[in-house]
Amino acid sequence: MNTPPAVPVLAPLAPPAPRARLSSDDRRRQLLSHAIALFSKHGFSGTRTKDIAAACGVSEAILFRHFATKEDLYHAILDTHEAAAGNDEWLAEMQAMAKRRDDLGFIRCLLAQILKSFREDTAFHRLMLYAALEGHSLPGIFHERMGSQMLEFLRDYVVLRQREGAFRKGDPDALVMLLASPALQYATSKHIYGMKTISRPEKEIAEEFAKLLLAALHPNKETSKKTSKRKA
Amino acid sequence: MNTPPAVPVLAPLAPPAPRARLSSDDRRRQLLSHAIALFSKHGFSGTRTKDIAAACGVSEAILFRHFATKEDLYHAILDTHEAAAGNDEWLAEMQAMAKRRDDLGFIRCLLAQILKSFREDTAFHRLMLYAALEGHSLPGIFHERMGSQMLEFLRDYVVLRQREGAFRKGDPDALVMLLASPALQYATSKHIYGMKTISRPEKEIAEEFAKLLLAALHPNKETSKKTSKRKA
DNA sequence: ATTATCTATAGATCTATAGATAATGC
DNA sequence: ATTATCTATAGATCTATAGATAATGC
Repeated sequence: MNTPPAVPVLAPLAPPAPRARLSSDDRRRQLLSHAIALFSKHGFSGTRTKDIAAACGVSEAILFRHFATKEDLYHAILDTHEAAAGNDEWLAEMQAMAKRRDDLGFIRCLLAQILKSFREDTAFHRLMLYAALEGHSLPGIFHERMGSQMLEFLRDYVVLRQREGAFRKGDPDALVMLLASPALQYATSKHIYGMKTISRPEKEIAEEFAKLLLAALHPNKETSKKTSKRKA
Repeated sequence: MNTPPAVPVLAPLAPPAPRARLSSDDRRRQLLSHAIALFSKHGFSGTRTKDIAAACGVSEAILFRHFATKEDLYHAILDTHEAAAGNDEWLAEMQAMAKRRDDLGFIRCLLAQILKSFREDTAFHRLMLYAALEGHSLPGIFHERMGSQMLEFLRDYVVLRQREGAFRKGDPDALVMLLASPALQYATSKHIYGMKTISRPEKEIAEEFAKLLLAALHPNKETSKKTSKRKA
């Protein structure tokens, strides 16, 4: 039996990565990144600053050097996080579908984007849900920033297609919610709550939803006998 | 401007009430009741045992006399809380609709129940969402207890109506999710996240959804020209 | 006599800061 | 020289308990 040095003076073998001095910006980014991961898992009050620092391999003092308070860190996440990853691309695709009046393609594209977003950016959506429940302002701003843009776009298309007689009459906001809700519900159950939902692959589910939604929106010949008393 | 007592408290909610020695059972009930309110507002880790005790006007020691740990209190909420308020009544109504093959009535009844549940038992649903996010077992058990019963019932009706040719073919689980999701999404946005959603009254929204969903489910004459290759 | 309740406090944990230290850039 | 980092710790807060006190039931 030998005696291993309890305190290595200059450890040639560094098991717990001894030094990794990052630039201020890089460290800040790293802190934000791990903070997002932890806040999304445990919520604001369920996350300890100690754990965030530990995830980055630094002391808490470092964290508080970059963010004066835990709240500041939380708000910084909002300002930083761009959930709009590949959003422009998607919006362009949607606009192309709209221009061709390809309703099925339009719906498919919408559903695919929702599912993709929850699948690939689960942490972000968990963060939003926590923030909404905890009453923080993130989801409000999120919806103003990128959500309302998308909602407005959807609404405009629905109104357009209603005017053209291709979509059933009714509150456009209700139609928009109908379009988005099955995918949102499915994605939330599966990716956020980790429920064992429908076992079939996402693509098939989306396709089912798309066909059903199209049927819901297309004016049915028989049920349109009574012109509703809606005001112009 | 808060205090929505989802479960009626026995004590007349008197903050500066000097003495109010309750029986063990009554105090326990009161603690559970206020705990539900607070956990539903702030989540498990966002709620302090001190605040629960204070809401009941007693010291923390009393709380820990009734529940050994904070976790125990949280689990006790699960065992206690019956979200099935007026659930049997509703199920009976649904079965009556089913017997008459009143699809529109069936859907209306479903949507009304979902909206009512979120409107009247907001705290419970917030609790479920928090628990799901925080990874506690409550929502799992909840779904096993009353959720799956309802889901099974819905699924059975969908399958039945598909066999009768009244509902479009396709994955029954997808149809069930389609039926429930707009109301769930709407109710969650409005009652849980407090968003300013569609401004019109709930009843009108529900009616819009019902009509649209019925259209989605009824097999369309024109689009059913190609018999799908689904196995029997 | 029983028991619901309180006061007081232990022990752990959590956010945040002060002051020292060591790696980097010039 | 600058600054990213650490150690150590203050001060607050939070869960939980011990022991004393007072209201109730018999």
